[in-house]
Amino acid sequence: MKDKTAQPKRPDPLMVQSVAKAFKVLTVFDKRHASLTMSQIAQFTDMDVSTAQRFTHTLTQLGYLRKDPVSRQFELTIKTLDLAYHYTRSSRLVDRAMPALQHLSKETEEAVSLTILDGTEIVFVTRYLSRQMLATDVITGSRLPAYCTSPGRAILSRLPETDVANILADTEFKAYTPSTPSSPEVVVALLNEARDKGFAAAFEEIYHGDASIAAPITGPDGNVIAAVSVAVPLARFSREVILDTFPKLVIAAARSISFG
Amino acid sequence: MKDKTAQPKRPDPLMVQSVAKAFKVLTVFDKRHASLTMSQIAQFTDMDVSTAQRFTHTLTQLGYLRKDPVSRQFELTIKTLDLAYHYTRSSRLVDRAMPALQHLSKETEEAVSLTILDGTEIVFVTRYLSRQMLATDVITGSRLPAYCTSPGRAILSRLPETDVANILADTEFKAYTPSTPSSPEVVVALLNEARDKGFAAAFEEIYHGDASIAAPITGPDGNVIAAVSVAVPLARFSREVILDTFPKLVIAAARSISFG
DNA sequence: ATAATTATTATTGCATAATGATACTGTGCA
DNA sequence: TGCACAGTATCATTATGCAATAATAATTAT
Repeated sequence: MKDKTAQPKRPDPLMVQSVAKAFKVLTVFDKRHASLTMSQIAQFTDMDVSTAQRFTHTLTQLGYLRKDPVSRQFELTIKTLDLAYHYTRSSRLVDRAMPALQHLSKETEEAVSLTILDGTEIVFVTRYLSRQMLATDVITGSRLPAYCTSPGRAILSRLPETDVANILADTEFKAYTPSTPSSPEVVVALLNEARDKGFAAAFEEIYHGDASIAAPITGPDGNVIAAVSVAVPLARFSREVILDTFPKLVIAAARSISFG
Repeated sequence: MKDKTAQPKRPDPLMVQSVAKAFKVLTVFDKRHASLTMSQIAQFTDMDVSTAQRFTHTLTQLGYLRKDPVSRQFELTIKTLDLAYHYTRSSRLVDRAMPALQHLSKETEEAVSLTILDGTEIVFVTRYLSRQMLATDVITGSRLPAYCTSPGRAILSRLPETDVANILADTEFKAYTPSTPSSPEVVVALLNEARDKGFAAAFEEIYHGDASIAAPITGPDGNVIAAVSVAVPLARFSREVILDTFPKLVIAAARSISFG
Protein backbone atom coordinates (compact mmCIF):
# COMPACT_ATOMS: atom_id res chain seq x y z
CA MET A 1 0.00 0.00 0.00
CA LYS A 2 1.73 3.10 -1.23
CA ASP A 3 -0.65 5.95 -0.65
CA LYS A 4 -2.92 5.26 2.24
CA THR A 5 -4.92 8.44 1.96
CA ALA A 6 -6.17 7.44 -1.48
CA GLN A 7 -6.97 3.83 -0.60
CA PRO A 8 -10.37 3.03 0.85
CA LYS A 9 -9.93 2.04 4.45
CA ARG A 10 -10.96 -1.44 5.51
CA PRO A 11 -14.35 -1.21 7.21
CA ASP A 12 -13.30 -3.63 9.93
CA PRO A 13 -9.54 -4.19 9.95
CA LEU A 14 -9.76 -6.78 12.71
CA MET A 15 -12.13 -8.98 10.74
CA VAL A 16 -10.49 -12.11 9.32
CA GLN A 17 -12.30 -12.46 6.01
CA SER A 18 -11.19 -16.03 5.47
CA VAL A 19 -12.96 -17.13 8.63
CA ALA A 20 -16.19 -15.53 7.52
CA LYS A 21 -15.86 -17.34 4.19
CA ALA A 22 -15.28 -20.67 5.91
CA PHE A 23 -18.49 -20.30 7.90
CA LYS A 24 -20.30 -19.21 4.79
CA VAL A 25 -19.33 -22.54 3.26
CA LEU A 26 -20.31 -24.51 6.35
CA THR A 27 -23.67 -22.84 6.70
CA VAL A 28 -24.70 -23.49 3.12
CA PHE A 29 -25.42 -27.07 4.18
CA ASP A 30 -28.87 -27.72 5.58
CA LYS A 31 -31.75 -30.14 5.15
CA ARG A 32 -32.47 -28.91 1.65
CA HIS A 33 -28.78 -28.98 0.73
CA ALA A 34 -27.42 -32.01 2.51
CA SER A 35 -24.79 -32.71 -0.14
CA LEU A 36 -23.23 -30.25 -2.57
CA THR A 37 -20.53 -30.30 -5.22
CA MET A 38 -17.74 -27.76 -5.14
CA SER A 39 -19.27 -25.91 -8.06
CA GLN A 40 -22.57 -25.69 -6.21
CA ILE A 41 -20.82 -24.46 -3.08
CA ALA A 42 -19.07 -21.79 -5.14
CA GLN A 43 -22.41 -20.79 -6.61
CA PHE A 44 -24.39 -20.66 -3.38
CA THR A 45 -21.64 -18.81 -1.52
CA ASP A 46 -20.91 -16.47 -4.43
CA MET A 47 -17.24 -17.41 -4.42
CA ASP A 48 -14.83 -18.08 -7.21
CA VAL A 49 -14.36 -21.80 -7.85
CA SER A 50 -10.72 -21.81 -6.74
CA THR A 51 -11.72 -20.04 -3.53
CA ALA A 52 -14.40 -22.68 -2.94
CA GLN A 53 -11.75 -25.32 -3.68
CA ARG A 54 -9.50 -23.91 -0.98
CA PHE A 55 -12.20 -23.68 1.65
CA THR A 56 -13.69 -27.09 0.99
CA HIS A 57 -10.19 -28.54 1.13
CA THR A 58 -9.43 -26.76 4.41
CA LEU A 59 -12.70 -27.74 6.09
CA THR A 60 -12.20 -31.33 4.95
CA GLN A 61 -8.69 -31.37 6.41
CA LEU A 62 -10.07 -30.01 9.68
CA GLY A 63 -12.70 -32.72 9.68
CA TYR A 64 -15.88 -30.67 9.42
CA LEU A 65 -16.66 -31.67 5.83
CA ARG A 66 -16.25 -34.93 4.04
CA LYS A 67 -16.28 -35.56 0.32
CA ASP A 68 -18.01 -38.56 -1.18
CA PRO A 69 -15.39 -39.89 -3.60
CA VAL A 70 -18.02 -41.25 -5.97
CA SER A 71 -20.54 -38.41 -6.21
CA ARG A 72 -17.85 -35.79 -5.46
CA GLN A 73 -20.31 -34.08 -3.14
CA PHE A 74 -19.42 -32.60 0.18
CA GLU A 75 -21.42 -32.95 3.35
CA LEU A 76 -21.10 -31.99 6.99
CA THR A 77 -19.45 -34.49 9.29
CA ILE A 78 -20.21 -35.64 12.79
CA LYS A 79 -17.42 -33.42 14.03
CA THR A 80 -19.89 -30.56 13.69
CA LEU A 81 -21.48 -31.87 16.91
CA ASP A 82 -18.31 -31.11 18.87
CA LEU A 83 -18.76 -27.35 19.27
CA ALA A 84 -22.39 -27.75 20.27
CA TYR A 85 -21.36 -30.39 22.78
CA HIS A 86 -18.75 -28.11 24.33
CA TYR A 87 -21.24 -25.26 24.43
CA THR A 88 -23.85 -27.37 26.18
CA ARG A 89 -21.31 -28.98 28.49
CA SER A 90 -19.77 -25.70 29.58
CA SER A 91 -23.07 -23.92 30.18
CA ARG A 92 -23.74 -23.18 33.84
CA LEU A 93 -27.38 -22.64 32.97
CA VAL A 94 -27.69 -26.14 31.50
CA ASP A 95 -25.90 -27.62 34.52
CA ARG A 96 -28.17 -25.81 36.89
CA ALA A 97 -31.32 -26.63 34.90
CA MET A 98 -30.81 -30.39 34.60
CA PRO A 99 -32.35 -31.60 37.86
CA ALA A 100 -35.43 -29.40 37.52
CA LEU A 101 -35.94 -30.39 33.87
CA GLN A 102 -35.64 -34.05 34.75
CA HIS A 103 -38.06 -33.64 37.59
CA LEU A 104 -40.51 -31.78 35.37
CA SER A 105 -40.14 -34.46 32.73
CA LYS A 106 -41.08 -37.15 35.25
CA GLU A 107 -43.96 -35.11 36.66
CA THR A 108 -45.55 -34.27 33.35
CA GLU A 109 -44.52 -37.14 31.06
CA GLU A 110 -44.46 -34.62 28.22
CA ALA A 111 -41.78 -32.89 26.15
CA VAL A 112 -39.80 -30.57 28.41
CA SER A 113 -37.34 -28.01 27.04
CA LEU A 114 -34.86 -25.38 28.04
CA THR A 115 -34.69 -22.57 25.47
CA ILE A 116 -32.68 -19.39 24.99
CA LEU A 117 -33.56 -16.29 22.98
CA ASP A 118 -31.24 -15.47 20.12
CA GLY A 119 -32.24 -12.49 18.04
CA THR A 120 -35.90 -12.96 17.12
CA GLU A 121 -35.81 -16.71 17.64
CA ILE A 122 -35.68 -19.17 20.49
CA VAL A 123 -33.19 -22.01 20.35
CA PHE A 124 -33.78 -25.36 22.02
CA VAL A 125 -30.76 -26.08 24.21
CA THR A 126 -31.91 -29.15 26.10
CA ARG A 127 -34.89 -31.39 25.41
CA TYR A 128 -36.44 -34.21 27.39
CA LEU A 129 -39.02 -36.11 25.40
CA SER A 130 -41.45 -38.62 26.85
CA ARG A 131 -42.94 -41.87 25.71
CA GLN A 132 -46.06 -40.02 24.63
CA MET A 133 -44.07 -37.40 22.80
CA LEU A 134 -41.20 -38.88 20.80
CA ALA A 135 -42.12 -38.07 17.22
CA THR A 136 -41.29 -34.41 17.02
CA ASP A 137 -39.66 -32.15 14.49
CA VAL A 138 -38.10 -30.05 17.24
CA ILE A 139 -34.66 -31.19 18.33
CA THR A 140 -31.73 -29.69 20.19
CA GLY A 141 -30.56 -26.74 18.17
CA SER A 142 -33.94 -26.15 16.54
CA ARG A 143 -34.93 -22.51 16.19
CA LEU A 144 -38.49 -21.19 16.26
CA PRO A 145 -39.77 -17.62 16.14
CA ALA A 146 -40.05 -16.11 19.59
CA TYR A 147 -43.26 -14.19 18.96
CA CYS A 148 -45.46 -17.25 18.49
CA THR A 149 -44.00 -19.71 20.96
CA SER A 150 -44.65 -19.96 24.67
CA PRO A 151 -40.95 -19.89 25.62
CA GLY A 152 -40.39 -16.95 23.29
CA ARG A 153 -43.20 -14.98 24.83
CA ALA A 154 -42.18 -16.03 28.34
CA ILE A 155 -38.76 -14.51 27.72
CA LEU A 156 -40.05 -11.44 25.86
CA SER A 157 -42.50 -10.74 28.70
CA ARG A 158 -39.57 -10.01 31.03
CA LEU A 159 -37.51 -7.88 28.63
CA PRO A 160 -37.49 -4.08 28.63
CA GLU A 161 -40.16 -2.60 26.34
CA THR A 162 -37.59 -1.08 23.99
CA ASP A 163 -35.90 -4.45 23.51
CA VAL A 164 -39.27 -6.06 22.80
CA ALA A 165 -40.17 -3.33 20.32
CA ASN A 166 -36.87 -3.83 18.46
CA ILE A 167 -37.26 -7.58 18.37
CA LEU A 168 -40.83 -7.36 17.10
CA ALA A 169 -39.76 -4.79 14.52
CA ASP A 170 -37.22 -7.28 13.20
CA THR A 171 -39.67 -10.17 13.29
CA GLU A 172 -41.19 -11.62 10.15
CA PHE A 173 -44.85 -12.31 10.97
CA LYS A 174 -46.03 -15.44 9.24
CA ALA A 175 -49.33 -17.26 9.62
CA TYR A 176 -48.20 -20.77 10.48
CA THR A 177 -51.77 -21.59 11.55
CA PRO A 178 -54.98 -19.55 11.88
CA SER A 179 -54.01 -19.08 15.55
CA THR A 180 -50.63 -17.46 14.90
CA PRO A 181 -50.53 -13.87 16.21
CA SER A 182 -50.62 -11.54 13.25
CA SER A 183 -49.18 -8.27 14.49
CA PRO A 184 -46.93 -6.70 17.11
CA GLU A 185 -50.00 -5.31 18.90
CA VAL A 186 -51.46 -8.78 19.37
CA VAL A 187 -48.13 -10.07 20.64
CA VAL A 188 -47.70 -7.20 23.08
CA ALA A 189 -51.13 -7.94 24.54
CA LEU A 190 -50.11 -11.58 24.98
CA LEU A 191 -46.84 -10.48 26.60
CA ASN A 192 -48.70 -8.34 29.06
CA GLU A 193 -50.88 -11.30 29.93
CA ALA A 194 -47.80 -13.53 30.32
CA ARG A 195 -46.16 -10.97 32.57
CA ASP A 196 -49.24 -10.77 34.74
CA LYS A 197 -49.63 -14.52 35.08
CA GLY A 198 -45.95 -15.44 35.28
CA PHE A 199 -46.17 -17.88 32.36
CA ALA A 200 -46.89 -17.88 28.63
CA ALA A 201 -49.25 -20.24 26.85
CA ALA A 202 -49.43 -21.01 23.13
CA PHE A 203 -52.12 -23.08 21.45
CA GLU A 204 -51.57 -24.29 17.88
CA GLU A 205 -49.57 -21.23 16.90
CA ILE A 206 -46.95 -23.15 14.91
CA TYR A 207 -48.00 -26.78 14.83
CA HIS A 208 -51.56 -27.96 14.62
CA GLY A 209 -52.58 -29.90 17.68
CA ASP A 210 -49.69 -28.62 19.79
CA ALA A 211 -49.89 -26.52 22.92
CA SER A 212 -47.14 -25.41 25.24
CA ILE A 213 -46.67 -23.64 28.53
CA ALA A 214 -43.46 -21.80 29.43
CA ALA A 215 -42.04 -19.76 32.31
CA PRO A 216 -39.04 -17.42 32.22
CA ILE A 217 -35.75 -18.15 33.96
CA THR A 218 -33.85 -15.22 35.42
CA GLY A 219 -30.16 -14.73 36.08
CA PRO A 220 -28.42 -13.51 39.22
CA ASP A 221 -29.19 -9.88 38.33
CA GLY A 222 -32.88 -10.61 37.78
CA ASN A 223 -32.70 -10.36 33.98
CA VAL A 224 -34.40 -13.00 31.94
CA ILE A 225 -31.97 -15.49 30.37
CA ALA A 226 -33.97 -18.52 29.26
CA ALA A 227 -37.29 -20.33 29.54
CA VAL A 228 -38.45 -23.74 30.58
CA SER A 229 -41.43 -25.17 28.74
CA VAL A 230 -43.67 -28.19 28.40
CA ALA A 231 -45.26 -29.12 25.10
CA VAL A 232 -48.50 -31.11 25.17
CA PRO A 233 -50.83 -32.38 22.45
CA LEU A 234 -54.40 -31.14 22.34
CA ALA A 235 -55.40 -34.66 21.37
CA ARG A 236 -54.94 -35.74 24.97
CA PHE A 237 -55.65 -32.57 26.97
CA SER A 238 -58.28 -29.91 26.77
CA ARG A 239 -57.31 -26.26 26.92
CA GLU A 240 -58.81 -26.03 30.42
CA VAL A 241 -56.91 -29.02 31.76
CA ILE A 242 -53.65 -27.68 30.25
CA LEU A 243 -54.13 -24.26 31.84
CA ASP A 244 -55.04 -25.85 35.15
CA THR A 245 -52.26 -28.46 35.28
CA PHE A 246 -49.04 -27.25 33.77
CA PRO A 247 -48.39 -23.58 34.58
CA LYS A 248 -47.69 -24.12 38.27
CA LEU A 249 -45.32 -26.97 37.51
CA VAL A 250 -43.44 -24.99 34.87
CA ILE A 251 -43.25 -21.89 37.07
CA ALA A 252 -41.90 -23.96 39.95
CA ALA A 253 -39.26 -25.47 37.66
CA ALA A 254 -38.28 -22.07 36.27
CA ARG A 255 -38.05 -20.65 39.78
CA SER A 256 -35.78 -23.45 40.96
CA ILE A 257 -33.50 -22.93 37.97
CA SER A 258 -33.38 -19.14 38.28
CA PHE A 259 -30.33 -17.66 39.93
CA GLY A 260 -30.61 -15.62 43.11
CA MET B 1 7.86 -14.74 -4.89
CA LYS B 2 11.07 -14.06 -6.73
CA ASP B 3 12.89 -17.32 -6.79
CA LYS B 4 10.55 -20.18 -6.18
CA THR B 5 13.25 -22.84 -6.20
CA ALA B 6 14.89 -21.22 -3.18
CA GLN B 7 11.67 -20.62 -1.22
CA PRO B 8 10.38 -23.40 0.96
CA LYS B 9 7.17 -24.61 -0.62
CA ARG B 10 4.03 -24.56 1.46
CA PRO B 11 3.30 -28.12 2.59
CA ASP B 12 -0.36 -27.76 1.67
CA PRO B 13 -0.93 -24.77 -0.60
CA LEU B 14 -4.69 -25.22 -0.57
CA MET B 15 -4.92 -25.01 3.21
CA VAL B 16 -6.34 -21.73 4.50
CA GLN B 17 -4.32 -21.19 7.66
CA SER B 18 -6.67 -18.62 9.12
CA VAL B 19 -9.54 -21.09 9.17
CA ALA B 20 -7.47 -23.60 11.11
CA LYS B 21 -6.62 -20.86 13.59
CA ALA B 22 -10.25 -19.91 14.02
CA PHE B 23 -11.17 -23.49 14.91
CA LYS B 24 -8.21 -23.67 17.22
CA VAL B 25 -9.71 -20.74 19.11
CA LEU B 26 -13.20 -22.24 19.14
CA THR B 27 -12.07 -25.61 20.33
CA VAL B 28 -10.11 -24.26 23.27
CA PHE B 29 -13.45 -23.82 25.04
CA ASP B 30 -14.74 -26.84 26.91
CA LYS B 31 -16.15 -27.73 30.31
CA ARG B 32 -12.87 -26.97 32.05
CA HIS B 33 -12.44 -23.72 30.11
CA ALA B 34 -15.95 -22.36 29.80
CA SER B 35 -14.78 -18.74 29.83
CA LEU B 36 -11.38 -17.37 28.83
CA THR B 37 -9.76 -13.96 28.47
CA MET B 38 -8.06 -13.00 25.26
CA SER B 39 -4.64 -13.42 26.86
CA GLN B 40 -5.60 -16.92 27.98
CA ILE B 41 -6.83 -17.76 24.51
CA ALA B 42 -3.55 -16.54 23.04
CA GLN B 43 -1.68 -18.69 25.55
CA PHE B 44 -3.67 -21.88 25.08
CA THR B 45 -3.65 -21.58 21.30
CA ASP B 46 0.00 -20.54 21.14
CA MET B 47 -0.84 -17.40 19.15
CA ASP B 48 0.41 -13.88 19.36
CA VAL B 49 -1.95 -11.64 21.32
CA SER B 50 -2.87 -9.50 18.32
CA THR B 51 -3.65 -12.66 16.37
CA ALA B 52 -5.91 -13.81 19.21
CA GLN B 53 -7.46 -10.36 19.17
CA ARG B 54 -8.30 -10.67 15.50
CA PHE B 55 -9.80 -14.15 15.80
CA THR B 56 -11.83 -13.43 18.92
CA HIS B 57 -13.13 -10.31 17.23
CA THR B 58 -14.02 -12.20 14.07
CA LEU B 59 -15.74 -15.08 15.87
CA THR B 60 -17.66 -12.58 17.99
CA GLN B 61 -18.81 -10.73 14.88
CA LEU B 62 -19.91 -14.03 13.34
CA GLY B 63 -21.83 -14.83 16.52
CA TYR B 64 -19.99 -17.92 17.74
CA LEU B 65 -18.31 -16.21 20.69
CA ARG B 66 -19.54 -13.59 23.07
CA LYS B 67 -17.53 -11.43 25.42
CA ASP B 68 -18.69 -10.67 28.91
CA PRO B 69 -18.13 -6.92 29.17
CA VAL B 70 -17.47 -7.09 32.90
CA SER B 71 -15.13 -10.05 33.24
CA ARG B 72 -13.74 -9.54 29.71
CA GLN B 73 -13.96 -13.28 29.19
CA PHE B 74 -15.11 -14.96 26.03
CA GLU B 75 -17.41 -17.93 25.86
CA LEU B 76 -19.14 -20.00 23.19
CA THR B 77 -22.61 -18.88 22.16
CA ILE B 78 -25.76 -20.77 21.39
CA LYS B 79 -25.04 -20.29 17.71
CA THR B 80 -22.59 -23.15 18.06
CA LEU B 81 -25.64 -25.45 18.06
CA ASP B 82 -26.48 -24.42 14.50
CA LEU B 83 -23.96 -26.55 12.63
CA ALA B 84 -24.78 -29.60 14.72
CA TYR B 85 -28.46 -29.00 14.05
CA HIS B 86 -27.88 -28.82 10.30
CA TYR B 87 -25.75 -31.93 10.42
CA THR B 88 -28.39 -33.88 12.30
CA ARG B 89 -31.22 -32.47 10.18
CA SER B 90 -29.55 -33.30 6.90
CA SER B 91 -28.49 -36.82 7.86
CA ARG B 92 -30.35 -39.51 5.94
CA LEU B 93 -29.24 -42.00 8.56
CA VAL B 94 -30.87 -39.99 11.35
CA ASP B 95 -34.03 -39.58 9.28
CA ARG B 96 -34.18 -43.25 8.57
CA ALA B 97 -33.37 -44.24 12.16
CA MET B 98 -35.98 -42.09 13.91
CA PRO B 99 -39.02 -44.40 13.76
CA ALA B 100 -37.05 -47.46 14.87
CA LEU B 101 -35.36 -45.55 17.68
CA GLN B 102 -38.68 -44.21 18.90
CA HIS B 103 -40.19 -47.66 18.75
CA LEU B 104 -37.25 -49.16 20.63
CA SER B 105 -37.53 -46.37 23.20
CA LYS B 106 -41.17 -47.22 23.82
CA GLU B 107 -40.50 -50.98 23.92
CA THR B 108 -37.64 -50.80 26.34
CA GLU B 109 -38.29 -47.64 28.39
CA GLU B 110 -34.52 -47.23 28.60
CA ALA B 111 -31.93 -44.89 27.05
CA VAL B 112 -31.75 -45.55 23.33
CA SER B 113 -28.99 -44.11 21.14
CA LEU B 114 -27.75 -43.88 17.61
CA THR B 115 -23.97 -43.63 17.45
CA ILE B 116 -21.34 -43.24 14.76
CA LEU B 117 -17.65 -44.20 14.84
CA ASP B 118 -15.21 -41.33 14.44
CA GLY B 119 -11.58 -42.29 14.70
CA THR B 120 -11.20 -44.32 17.89
CA GLU B 121 -14.36 -42.95 19.48
CA ILE B 122 -18.09 -43.26 19.07
CA VAL B 123 -20.20 -40.12 18.94
CA PHE B 124 -23.79 -40.01 20.14
CA VAL B 125 -25.89 -38.57 17.33
CA THR B 126 -29.40 -39.10 18.62
CA ARG B 127 -30.51 -40.00 22.11
CA TYR B 128 -33.88 -40.98 23.53
CA LEU B 129 -33.91 -41.07 27.29
CA SER B 130 -36.69 -42.54 29.41
CA ARG B 131 -38.31 -41.70 32.69
CA GLN B 132 -36.12 -44.27 34.39
CA MET B 133 -32.98 -42.95 32.75
CA LEU B 134 -32.85 -39.17 32.67
CA ALA B 135 -29.85 -38.36 34.81
CA THR B 136 -27.00 -39.17 32.50
CA ASP B 137 -23.67 -37.63 31.61
CA VAL B 138 -23.98 -38.78 28.01
CA ILE B 139 -25.66 -36.27 25.71
CA THR B 140 -25.87 -35.70 21.98
CA GLY B 141 -22.35 -35.06 20.79
CA SER B 142 -20.71 -36.97 23.61
CA ARG B 143 -17.74 -39.08 22.61
CA LEU B 144 -16.70 -42.33 24.28
CA PRO B 145 -13.91 -44.76 23.39
CA ALA B 146 -15.07 -47.37 20.90
CA TYR B 147 -13.13 -50.27 22.41
CA CYS B 148 -15.03 -50.35 25.70
CA THR B 149 -18.56 -49.48 24.64
CA SER B 150 -21.19 -51.76 23.17
CA PRO B 151 -21.88 -49.51 20.16
CA GLY B 152 -18.17 -49.15 19.54
CA ARG B 153 -17.61 -52.88 19.58
CA ALA B 154 -20.77 -53.47 17.52
CA ILE B 155 -19.32 -51.26 14.81
CA LEU B 156 -15.75 -52.55 15.11
CA SER B 157 -17.03 -56.15 14.83
CA ARG B 158 -18.11 -55.44 11.25
CA LEU B 159 -15.01 -53.57 10.10
CA PRO B 160 -12.16 -55.20 8.15
CA GLU B 161 -9.45 -56.63 10.41
CA THR B 162 -6.84 -54.15 9.22
CA ASP B 163 -9.09 -51.23 10.08
CA VAL B 164 -9.73 -52.70 13.52
CA ALA B 165 -6.01 -53.25 14.07
CA ASN B 166 -5.26 -49.65 13.16
CA ILE B 167 -7.99 -48.28 15.39
CA LEU B 168 -6.87 -50.40 18.33
CA ALA B 169 -3.26 -49.36 17.71
CA ASP B 170 -4.33 -45.73 18.02
CA THR B 171 -6.45 -46.39 21.08
CA GLU B 172 -5.42 -45.31 24.54
CA PHE B 173 -6.38 -48.16 26.89
CA LYS B 174 -7.54 -46.83 30.20
CA ALA B 175 -9.03 -48.71 33.13
CA TYR B 176 -12.28 -46.80 33.70
CA THR B 177 -13.48 -49.66 35.91
CA PRO B 178 -12.10 -53.11 36.81
CA SER B 179 -14.22 -54.46 33.92
CA THR B 180 -12.67 -52.29 31.21
CA PRO B 181 -10.86 -54.42 28.60
CA SER B 182 -7.15 -53.95 29.08
CA SER B 183 -5.56 -54.92 25.77
CA PRO B 184 -6.22 -55.24 22.04
CA GLU B 185 -6.27 -59.03 22.40
CA VAL B 186 -9.13 -58.88 24.89
CA VAL B 187 -11.03 -56.49 22.64
CA VAL B 188 -10.52 -58.67 19.55
CA ALA B 189 -11.96 -61.64 21.41
CA LEU B 190 -14.98 -59.56 22.36
CA LEU B 191 -15.33 -58.42 18.74
CA ASN B 192 -15.32 -62.00 17.52
CA GLU B 193 -18.06 -62.78 20.02
CA ALA B 194 -20.04 -59.72 18.90
CA ARG B 195 -19.67 -60.74 15.27
CA ASP B 196 -20.89 -64.23 16.05
CA LYS B 197 -23.90 -63.10 18.02
CA GLY B 198 -24.83 -60.08 15.95
CA PHE B 199 -24.69 -57.72 18.92
CA ALA B 200 -22.20 -56.35 21.44
CA ALA B 201 -22.71 -56.18 25.18
CA ALA B 202 -20.83 -54.11 27.73
CA PHE B 203 -21.19 -54.38 31.50
CA GLU B 204 -19.73 -51.63 33.70
CA GLU B 205 -16.83 -50.93 31.36
CA ILE B 206 -17.04 -47.15 31.67
CA TYR B 207 -19.65 -46.35 34.26
CA HIS B 208 -20.31 -48.43 37.36
CA GLY B 209 -23.78 -49.93 37.34
CA ASP B 210 -24.29 -49.36 33.62
CA ALA B 211 -24.79 -51.99 30.97
CA SER B 212 -25.57 -51.61 27.31
CA ILE B 213 -26.44 -53.68 24.28
CA ALA B 214 -25.76 -52.53 20.72
CA ALA B 215 -26.18 -53.80 17.18
CA PRO B 216 -24.47 -52.53 14.03
CA ILE B 217 -26.27 -50.65 11.27
CA THR B 218 -25.10 -51.22 7.72
CA GLY B 219 -25.29 -49.03 4.64
CA PRO B 220 -26.52 -49.87 1.16
CA ASP B 221 -23.20 -51.54 0.31
CA GLY B 222 -23.24 -53.68 3.43
CA ASN B 223 -20.57 -51.71 5.26
CA VAL B 224 -21.14 -50.80 8.86
CA ILE B 225 -22.02 -47.14 9.34
CA ALA B 226 -23.49 -46.76 12.84
CA ALA B 227 -24.91 -48.61 15.81
CA VAL B 228 -28.12 -48.56 17.76
CA SER B 229 -27.89 -49.24 21.49
CA VAL B 230 -29.85 -49.45 24.69
CA ALA B 231 -28.31 -48.57 28.03
CA VAL B 232 -29.75 -50.17 31.15
CA PRO B 233 -28.82 -49.99 34.82
CA LEU B 234 -27.73 -53.14 36.64
CA ALA B 235 -29.68 -51.88 39.63
CA ARG B 236 -32.90 -52.93 37.93
CA PHE B 237 -31.85 -55.83 35.68
CA SER B 238 -29.65 -58.84 36.17
CA ARG B 239 -27.04 -59.74 33.57
CA GLU B 240 -29.15 -62.75 32.54
CA VAL B 241 -32.31 -60.72 32.06
CA ILE B 242 -30.43 -58.10 30.05
CA LEU B 243 -28.91 -60.69 27.74
CA ASP B 244 -32.26 -62.40 27.35
CA THR B 245 -34.37 -59.27 26.78
CA PHE B 246 -32.56 -56.60 24.84
CA PRO B 247 -30.38 -58.11 22.11
CA LYS B 248 -33.23 -59.25 19.90
CA LEU B 249 -34.94 -55.85 20.20
CA VAL B 250 -31.77 -53.95 19.36
CA ILE B 251 -30.91 -56.26 16.46
CA ALA B 252 -34.42 -55.83 15.06
CA ALA B 253 -34.11 -52.05 15.33
CA ALA B 254 -30.66 -52.07 13.69
CA ARG B 255 -31.94 -54.27 10.91
CA SER B 256 -34.88 -51.99 10.18
CA ILE B 257 -32.56 -48.99 10.03
CA SER B 258 -29.95 -50.68 7.85
CA PHE B 259 -30.04 -49.86 4.15
CA GLY B 260 -30.62 -52.56 1.56
C1' DA C 1 -4.87 7.56 46.81
C1' DT C 2 -1.24 6.65 43.85
C1' DA C 3 2.13 4.13 41.30
C1' DA C 4 3.37 0.09 39.00
C1' DT C 5 2.10 -3.67 36.40
C1' DT C 6 -0.65 -6.18 33.31
C1' DA C 7 -4.16 -6.65 29.86
C1' DT C 8 -6.54 -4.86 26.08
C1' DT C 9 -7.24 -2.02 22.15
C1' DA C 10 -5.85 0.58 18.15
C1' DT C 11 -2.66 1.38 14.60
C1' DT C 12 0.89 0.54 11.11
C1' DG C 13 4.28 -1.17 7.55
C1' DC C 14 5.12 -5.21 5.31
C1' DA C 15 5.58 -10.23 4.01
C1' DT C 16 3.07 -13.72 2.53
C1' DA C 17 -1.27 -16.16 2.45
C1' DA C 18 -5.10 -16.01 -0.20
C1' DT C 19 -6.87 -14.56 -4.63
C1' DG C 20 -8.71 -15.10 -9.40
C1' DA C 21 -7.30 -16.58 -13.78
C1' DT C 22 -6.22 -20.25 -16.36
C1' DA C 23 -3.94 -24.52 -18.12
C1' DC C 24 -4.45 -29.14 -17.46
C1' DT C 25 -6.87 -33.44 -16.21
C1' DG C 26 -10.78 -36.39 -15.44
C1' DT C 27 -15.56 -37.76 -16.20
C1' DG C 28 -19.92 -38.42 -18.44
C1' DC C 29 -22.57 -38.54 -22.45
C1' DA C 30 -24.25 -38.23 -27.29
C1' DT D 1 -14.54 -40.43 -30.41
C1' DG D 2 -15.21 -35.74 -29.47
C1' DC D 3 -17.23 -32.37 -26.67
C1' DA D 4 -18.87 -30.16 -22.55
C1' DC D 5 -18.35 -29.62 -17.98
C1' DA D 6 -16.36 -30.20 -13.38
C1' DG D 7 -12.44 -30.54 -10.77
C1' DT D 8 -7.47 -29.93 -9.90
C1' DA D 9 -2.99 -27.77 -10.09
C1' DT D 10 -0.31 -23.82 -10.86
C1' DC D 11 1.05 -19.02 -11.11
C1' DA D 12 1.54 -13.85 -10.83
C1' DT D 13 -0.50 -10.53 -8.11
C1' DT D 14 -2.11 -8.07 -4.18
C1' DA D 15 -4.95 -7.40 -0.20
C1' DT D 16 -5.09 -9.66 3.99
C1' DG D 17 -3.30 -11.08 8.15
C1' DC D 18 0.84 -10.53 10.79
C1' DA D 19 3.76 -8.97 14.67
C1' DA D 20 5.36 -4.98 16.70
C1' DT D 21 4.20 -1.37 19.29
C1' DA D 22 1.89 2.86 21.06
C1' DA D 23 -2.00 4.20 23.57
C1' DT D 24 -5.46 3.17 26.80
C1' DA D 25 -7.81 0.70 30.44
C1' DA D 26 -7.97 -2.29 34.27
C1' DT D 27 -5.90 -4.58 38.04
C1' DT D 28 -2.75 -5.04 41.70
C1' DA D 29 0.54 -3.50 45.08
C1' DT D 30 2.08 -0.03 48.14
